Amino acid sequence: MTEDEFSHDSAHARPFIDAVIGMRLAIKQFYHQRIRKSEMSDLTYEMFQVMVVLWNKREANQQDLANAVQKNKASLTPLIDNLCKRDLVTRSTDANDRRNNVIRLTEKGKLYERYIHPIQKEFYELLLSEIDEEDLNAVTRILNKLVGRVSTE
Amino acid sequence: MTEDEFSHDSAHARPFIDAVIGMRLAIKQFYHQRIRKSEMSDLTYEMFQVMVVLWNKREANQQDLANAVQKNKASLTPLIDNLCKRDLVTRSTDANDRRNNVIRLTEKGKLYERYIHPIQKEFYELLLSEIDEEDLNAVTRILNKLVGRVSTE
DNA sequence: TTCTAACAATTAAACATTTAACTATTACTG
DNA sequence: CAGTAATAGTTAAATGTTTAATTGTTAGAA
Repeated sequence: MTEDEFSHDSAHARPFIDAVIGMRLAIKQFYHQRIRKSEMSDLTYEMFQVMVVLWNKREANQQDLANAVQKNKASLTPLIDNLCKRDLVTRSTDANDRRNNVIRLTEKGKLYERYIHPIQKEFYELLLSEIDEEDLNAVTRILNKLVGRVSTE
Repeated sequence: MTEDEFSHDSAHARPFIDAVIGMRLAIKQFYHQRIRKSEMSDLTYEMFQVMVVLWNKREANQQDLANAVQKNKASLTPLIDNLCKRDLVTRSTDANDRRNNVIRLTEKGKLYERYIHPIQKEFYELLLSEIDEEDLNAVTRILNKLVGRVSTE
């Protein structure tokens, strides 16, 4: 194997990596644009991710939130600061375990939930306008499989 | 359709989105860990991405670099600042068009290229240890297809 | 019971990202 | 040629991310 072949071979993951990075960016930009044009326009995409978890679970500690949105605990502190500042959530110390904060939706935060469905529906239909559901599920499965493999290294 | 069914339906993209986010995070963490343990340990993953483009193209203007790594022009300014600070690249005004800067590798920057191949090779082999090459290429194609569709909206 | 280990959240420092506005430069139009 | 439009890069302000260290709290072991 010559040096050209070696370097060519080792770059075979590049198209895949670029595709993943591109997909994530496209998702973020899609949602960001829709959020900005909705009644939730004071939310960033990152805050929105946290809110989605809370709309589903109603309340959670910060560690669980961090896990759910796949972010670092330390990143959650300013994110939740900003959500509190916008009166969308409250943060209180968990009486049963004072290492934990409980994050809950405010009434304002609960109202925002109604704006999420049309955006999610639009996104999902956009995906299905391009590929069929079987392929979408297959890609999801394969990605999760790869995550599992890469994460253990 | 009841409200439960409506909200359930509109969240069908969620597993896919989570998988994409997880995959990107896994890629970043994989490379970051390997870079930190290599001779390139003064590089962040983001700087590494820029360097990869330069190792391939030898020199580029900032706009092309930004496009290649799928980042915002404004993000490139501090990134390249930091690469210059580490004496890995130089930045000079393009004599043919003074709106452009030309970014070039230094000798030190060129030396770093030798450390990239083992990492890329390891990552690629990791992927192929979990799925076959056909599936990897199929996922790549589908993601790029979806990016194209989502980006035009 | 005491001590150690583990855990949640925060902090500091460095790095990164986005938007909008700006400046200097170049291209294009009339 | 003059004026307008477009472009590359920078800046400011706000937001976000990571690592390591820290503090306070709880769990577990002896």
